[in-house]
Amino acid sequence: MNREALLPILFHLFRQYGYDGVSLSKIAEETKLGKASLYHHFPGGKAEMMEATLTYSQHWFEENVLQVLRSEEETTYRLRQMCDRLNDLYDEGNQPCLMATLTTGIGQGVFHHSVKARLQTFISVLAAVLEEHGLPPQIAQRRAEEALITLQGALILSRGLDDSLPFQRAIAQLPQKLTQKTL
Amino acid sequence: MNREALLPILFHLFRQYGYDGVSLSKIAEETKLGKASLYHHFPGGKAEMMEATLTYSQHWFEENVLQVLRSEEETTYRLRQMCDRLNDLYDEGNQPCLMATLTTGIGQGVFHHSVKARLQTFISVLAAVLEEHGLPPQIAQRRAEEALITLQGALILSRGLDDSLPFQRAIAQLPQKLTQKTL
DNA sequence: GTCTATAAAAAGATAGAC
DNA sequence: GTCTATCTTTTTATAGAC
Repeated sequence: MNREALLPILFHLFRQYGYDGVSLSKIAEETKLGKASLYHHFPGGKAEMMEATLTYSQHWFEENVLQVLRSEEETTYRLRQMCDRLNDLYDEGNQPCLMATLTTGIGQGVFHHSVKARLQTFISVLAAVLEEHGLPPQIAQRRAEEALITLQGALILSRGLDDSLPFQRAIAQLPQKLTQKTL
Repeated sequence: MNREALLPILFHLFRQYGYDGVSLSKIAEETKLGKASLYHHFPGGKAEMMEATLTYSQHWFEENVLQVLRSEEETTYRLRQMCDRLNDLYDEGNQPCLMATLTTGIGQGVFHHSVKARLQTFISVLAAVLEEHGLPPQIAQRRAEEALITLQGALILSRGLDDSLPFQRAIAQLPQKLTQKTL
């Protein structure tokens, strides 16, 4: 077992239960490792596990969502691709967003900077695509923000209602909502 | 000091840090009571404190948000009133939603039923107002869901970006978005 | 109703053998 | 690289005095 193989498990636990909701015992149980083994891979303990998980999640996001948005394809195609990747990331609305999870709890203060940077990057890259599509810069920025609001809100609602349909509807409508001419 | 006076403090702590993120030491510190005193008011410990907080929050929501939605005023007036109350509840986007906080962490399983019921009630009461306003039942239901998505998402984004403007924009647009004729 | 003191359990972390 | 065992700290919870 190596650090790389642990990250998907940590990612799953942290986004599901939050930083405070995950104990080392739970991680040990889930990874089938002893606590001491976990400290071998992450000498900094839980905080380092969370840091590593953030980096892991960021890489995935960069290489999947942001990369397609920055590609040379048609703008509408890129937006649909983005939605497909987000649909994977959130398992069709059945898995929460790590960024949203980290806006609450103790980790809030510690990891806030990473969360803020990630959100800002996403908005700005998405807005660039919308500009390229022909929207005025200010509108593009607002639309990008509204897209994040819709994604995050739909995830919360789907989770709260224990029903993935709200998220599925939201993401299905997203490409059209982003590019429509009327406000 | 009595139970009633403790509830606003508990409410503040729980929605800010989540169930797992709040320790009895923190509560003791914030309320300026000893731990033993807390157990005098809440023999069931932290779980009972959370239960009481949920009830407290529910009462506030019933007597403020739901009551104006069920009033005899004009539909558009009721919707604007709702937004005013929600603006108070979330302190213009500076305070998170307890329901959203409870969709994560350990308390997730325990308090999920309350959260689900609250969301469903809100959607259904709001949809009734939109029907009364003249929207077809199915559209009204979807619009109500979209309103919750927008509210929750805007709160997450405002918190993540550490900027209350996204929430303020979202809630300002909400009455119009809910009642507009075009999809 | 609040306190001090204390107990019991869990979480976080480390030492050292294999 | 993983384990058992142990330790420290924190958290939850209770007993009993005032």
